[in-house]
Amino acid sequence: MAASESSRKHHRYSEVAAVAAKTAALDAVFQALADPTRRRILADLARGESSTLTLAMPHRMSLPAVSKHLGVLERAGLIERRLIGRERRCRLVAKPFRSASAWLEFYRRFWDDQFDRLTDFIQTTDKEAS
Amino acid sequence: MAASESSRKHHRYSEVAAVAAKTAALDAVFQALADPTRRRILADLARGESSTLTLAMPHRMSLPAVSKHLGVLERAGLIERRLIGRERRCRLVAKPFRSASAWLEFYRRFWDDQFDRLTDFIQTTDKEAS
DNA sequence: GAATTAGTAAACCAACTGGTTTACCATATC
DNA sequence: GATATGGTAAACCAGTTGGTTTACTAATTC
Repeated sequence: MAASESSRKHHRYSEVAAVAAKTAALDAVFQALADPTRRRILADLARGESSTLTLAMPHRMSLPAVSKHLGVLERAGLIERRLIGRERRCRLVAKPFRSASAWLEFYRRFWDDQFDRLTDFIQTTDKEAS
Repeated sequence: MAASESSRKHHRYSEVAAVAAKTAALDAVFQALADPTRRRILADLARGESSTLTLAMPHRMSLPAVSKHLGVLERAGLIERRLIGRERRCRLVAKPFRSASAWLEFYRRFWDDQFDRLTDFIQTTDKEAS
């Protein structure tokens, strides 16, 4: 096998691996965002760094439950944590938000312009109603 | 109870209900997006309307499995379906994409400017490395 | 009208999720 | 150094998810 061929193959493999990695990352991010408790935690962290206990306060569930949610957010890369004394301080990490946003952005054309089927429907309905 | 008070109370209740509805809708949308098979289906639908069988072709799984994925997407409001003969034609619906994008948009400030902690970290690391 | 096509429905399964409680470990305070 | 604080770990549980197969229906084609 020629070196160029091998390298091409390797390149292709890397691409597949990279896409797979991105795909898995998106899985984790969207999965993490699909829970209201976790979205609330992120909203609270948007106001500044915070500890497990502080983040747990608004939620009517046990501390271990919130701790697990933080684990999910961390595994999705949406937060970072560091120990400060016996406290575990959390903060937002921007990158996965950016990735998710970029993915959604692709579908923007469906509501930016004439491709928006819902708008078509509403306009039709309005005409019929008036 | 005064009418204004009652109406205010009702208004407050409506707000809570509305937020709850939006929250549940976001749950469903992010949950639906958290699967690579479903994201691929959406990508295919972005190129135009398509039927269950056609959408199933790229996937190495049974037809009922794909049919279920379409059910998830429909329940999340991301697609609409209509019968054409014995075919079930699917198409994208823009609104939920818009909602999800709007939600993520709130976190944009974390990568638009100095709030991006990851950038800070990378810059620090680069300085240390050089 | 018989056979093929385009699906959905239902039953089943293993793995994962989101919660619980109980037990534990560091760190901080008295 | 005993006690209180801020958590995590582990075991457990019910419900959901993502897949399967088998069975069925309705529309189309021969």
